[in-house]
Amino acid sequence: MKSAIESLNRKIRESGYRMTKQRAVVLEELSKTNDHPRADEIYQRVRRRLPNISFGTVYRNLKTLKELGLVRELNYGKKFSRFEVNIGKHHHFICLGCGRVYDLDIVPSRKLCEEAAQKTGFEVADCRVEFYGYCDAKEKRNLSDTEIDE
Amino acid sequence: MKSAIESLNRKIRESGYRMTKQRAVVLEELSKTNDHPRADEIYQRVRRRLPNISFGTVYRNLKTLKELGLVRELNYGKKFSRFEVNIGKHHHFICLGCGRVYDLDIVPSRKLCEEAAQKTGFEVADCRVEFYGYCDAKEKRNLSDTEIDE
DNA sequence: TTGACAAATGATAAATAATTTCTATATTCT
DNA sequence: AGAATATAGAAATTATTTATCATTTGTCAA
Repeated sequence: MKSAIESLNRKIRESGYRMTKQRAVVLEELSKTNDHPRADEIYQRVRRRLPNISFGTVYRNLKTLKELGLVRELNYGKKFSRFEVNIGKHHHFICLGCGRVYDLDIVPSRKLCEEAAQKTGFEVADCRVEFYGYCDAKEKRNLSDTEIDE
Repeated sequence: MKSAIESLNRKIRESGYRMTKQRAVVLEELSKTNDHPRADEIYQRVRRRLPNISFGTVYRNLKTLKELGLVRELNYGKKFSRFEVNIGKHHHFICLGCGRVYDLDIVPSRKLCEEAAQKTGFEVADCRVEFYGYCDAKEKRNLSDTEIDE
């Protein structure tokens, strides 16, 4: 696992960036969860370890990590973004009740993309499948989480 | 076609709303296109027929029509909403180059939803499939259209 | 048709709130 | 150590969306 961090460090440095405590912790916190936190949730978590980190730093690092392809930004509704470490193609289940986002390792059929390409005549680069429903989590997240459009 | 408008009128009145020129034109403009305009685009189009209509009225009516289930609001990215008349289940192709949204009459396999329900153990109410790629439209829409996240 | 009341409009101002920017100071890496 | 990059803290931004309110319009009953 050490080599993973090493190669990560190398990648960051090669891009002209530096590996700071703040950047590392943002990435670590995002790596150890699969609950697709918002920027403010990431800020709260990182703050437990780096009490003086500022919101701007979290945003800046999320942006940087996104540029490096290490982090993905997800938008469900237009109020805020959610973030996840980039772990390749997968899809999501979004709870209409509490706003939680879950990973699914379902692989969408190639057929579907081909069908879309045929029908449109356009080049289809990507296909996202999102399932909506209600999860069984007991505690609701805070209100702003529930503001899923439609 | 007259009966369709009649039944629409009835539906609106039964809900305690009134059918105004402004409301009718907003719905008409949205009905005669399938290009998923933003609120400001709808405003521009409606203004060609009702030069004195205000932005607030367009927003108010989009909201009302959404409540009545006649209009759907779509969010790709968090900057603005797009609107379409509610014509039942269908999916979308989103151009990563110009931001245009196209309708697709592809029906996602029931299997996929069942698979998602099985994997999550949750009730899956809806499934949205979005295809991303590049369309062949010559003229680009204005810049704000291109701000598709990711 | 008319009148009355509630709902909708126009014009403008205000809110919303996530994200970005600013700047002096601190940290990283060679 | 030195140059470049990053940070903290706070303020600014951005543009969509909502609220306000006096005036107008739609609906319905008489």
